[in-house]
Amino acid sequence: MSLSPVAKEMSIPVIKTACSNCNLRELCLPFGLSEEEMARLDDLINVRKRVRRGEHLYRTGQTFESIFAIRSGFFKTDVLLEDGRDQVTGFQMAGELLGLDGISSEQHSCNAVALEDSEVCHIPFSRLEQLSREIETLQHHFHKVMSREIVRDHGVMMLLGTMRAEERLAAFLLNLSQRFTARGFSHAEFNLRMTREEIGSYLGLKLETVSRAFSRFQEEGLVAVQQKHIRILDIPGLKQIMSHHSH
Amino acid sequence: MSLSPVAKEMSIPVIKTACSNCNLRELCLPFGLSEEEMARLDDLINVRKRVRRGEHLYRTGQTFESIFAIRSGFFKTDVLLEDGRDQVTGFQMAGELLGLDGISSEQHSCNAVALEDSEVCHIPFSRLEQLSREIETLQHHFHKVMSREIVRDHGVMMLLGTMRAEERLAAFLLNLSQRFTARGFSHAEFNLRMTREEIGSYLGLKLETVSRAFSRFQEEGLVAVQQKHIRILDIPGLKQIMSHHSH
DNA sequence: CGGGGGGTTTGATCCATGTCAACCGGAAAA
DNA sequence: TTTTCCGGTTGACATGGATCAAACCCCCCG
Repeated sequence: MSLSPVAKEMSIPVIKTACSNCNLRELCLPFGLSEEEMARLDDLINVRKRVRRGEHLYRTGQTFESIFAIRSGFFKTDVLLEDGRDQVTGFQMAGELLGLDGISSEQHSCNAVALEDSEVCHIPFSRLEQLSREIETLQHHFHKVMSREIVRDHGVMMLLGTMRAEERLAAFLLNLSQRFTARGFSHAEFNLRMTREEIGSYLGLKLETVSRAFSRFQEEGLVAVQQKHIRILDIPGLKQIMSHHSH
Repeated sequence: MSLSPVAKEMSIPVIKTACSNCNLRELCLPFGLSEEEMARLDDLINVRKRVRRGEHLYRTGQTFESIFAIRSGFFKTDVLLEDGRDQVTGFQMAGELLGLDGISSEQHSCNAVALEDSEVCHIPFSRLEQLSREIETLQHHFHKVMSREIVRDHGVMMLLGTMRAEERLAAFLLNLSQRFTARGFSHAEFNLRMTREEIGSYLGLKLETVSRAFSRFQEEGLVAVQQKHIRILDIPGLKQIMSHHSH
C-alpha cells in the first residue's frame, strides 16, 4: 500500500528520499557538506527514477543534461564502435555517479544499462554547476569525483595493457570486493550482477578465458565459484596473482 | 640578446607570455573567455616553467597543488606498478592540460616526462577553483576538459580491449594527425617524439610489434616511415584498417 | 674518419588467448 | 515432472603477438 497525497498533507511522517538521510551520502556527492548545504543539494535533486534490470538509463548520442547518482542497484556502461564491436567501460554501484562523460560534448558518449533493478537520483548538471559555484566544498568534491574517474580509467588501461588474463580477473575481483566492503557488504561473498561475457568485455578477454580463469582460481582454492555466486577465500593469494609478474 | 630589466622599465614593448596573446588560447583553458576574464586567469598563472627533454614535470606521489597547461613541447604520462611494469597512459601536446589525475587524492598519480624541450604554465589549482566559482564560462569549460579526458580514456580502453595491433597503430597515427592538424601543423607529415617502445607501451604492444606494423603500413603504401619521421599517405586506408574488423 | 651505443628492423620460435564446438546445469516455462 | 533455453564450462586446435636473437642504422663523440 502506498501513501496517498492526503497522508502527506496530514503530516504523517514520510521517509523522504533525500541526500540528508541517504546512507550513501558519505560516498556520494554530499560528502563533506553541512546540513544546510545538503538541503540545497537536495533541492536540485527532485527526480528519482527507477530503472529496471536490462533497461537503459541513457544511450550514446542522447543530449546530456544531467548526471545520475546511483541510489541502489548496479549498472554497466558500454561503448559501441561503428563496426559492431563493443566494450564495457565500467560497472557502477550505489553511491557512484553516471554520465560524467557526457559533459564534454553535451551528449552521452556511452550507454548505461541497469544490471539489476535500480534507483537513481537525477541531477541537472547546470544546476549542479550553479550550486558548486556557491558551495566550495561541493565544487571541490565534484572535481575529486571526476578526477577519481580518470585515475580509475588509468588503472583499467594498465590492466588491459600489461596484465595477463588471470591477473586481470584477480584485479577485478579484488576491486569488487573492496567496493562492496566500502558499502558495508561482505568483502568475501557476493553475487556477480554481470555475465562472463560482460566481465570479459570489460577485461578485454573472451568469456571462455574468463570462465577458465575462474575454474583455475577455484582449483587453487582462491575462490569458491558457483555460477554468479562468489566467495573469496584467499585475498592475499589473489593479490599475489595480480602482481606476481613472471618476467 | 635578451632584454634587460632596464629595457622593460623603459617600456620598450615586451612580448608578455599571457593567455591573451597565446596562440593556444582557443584550445586551452581560456577558451570562450572575454578579455577581462582572460586577464583574471592570467593573474593566477604567474609561473611559466621550462622542462627540458627527459626531465620530469612531476612524479607519482608528489603533492598535488597545480595543474599544468602545455605552452609548447610534448609530454608523456606513465604509471608504474609495484612489480616494475609500467605503462604510458598518454601523450600530451601544446594546449593540453597535465595533472588532472592528481585532484582526487591530492597527490599525483602518474609521472609526467617531457619528450622534447617544453614550456608549461603553472596553474595553482585552488586559485583556479576560486576563479571558476566566479566565472561560469571558465567553470563549465574546465568541466568539459575533465570530461573530455574521461572520454579519451574510454577510447583507449576500447583500443586496448578490442583492437588488434595494426588497428591500434592506425588509430594512434590518425589521432596524432588530427591533433597536429588542430594546432596548425601538417596533418600528413610529422616527427614522432616518442620511441617505438613508448608507443608500444601506450598501445599495449611490444616495440617489435609496433615496428612490424609500421613496416607493414609502409609496404602497403599507407605511410612513409623513416625513423621518427612519418608521412601519412593514405588516411582513408588507415581508417579502413582501424575499423575493418575481420570477424 | 672510425668507433660506440641507443633505437630500430627483421627473422625464428613459442605460448597465451582466441576460436570453434560440444556439453552441462539451473531456472523458468509448460 | 519434463522441456527449453541461456549462460557457463571444458576440450581441441589455430593464431597473433611475445620472446629471443641478430643485424642494422643513425647520430654523437673521440
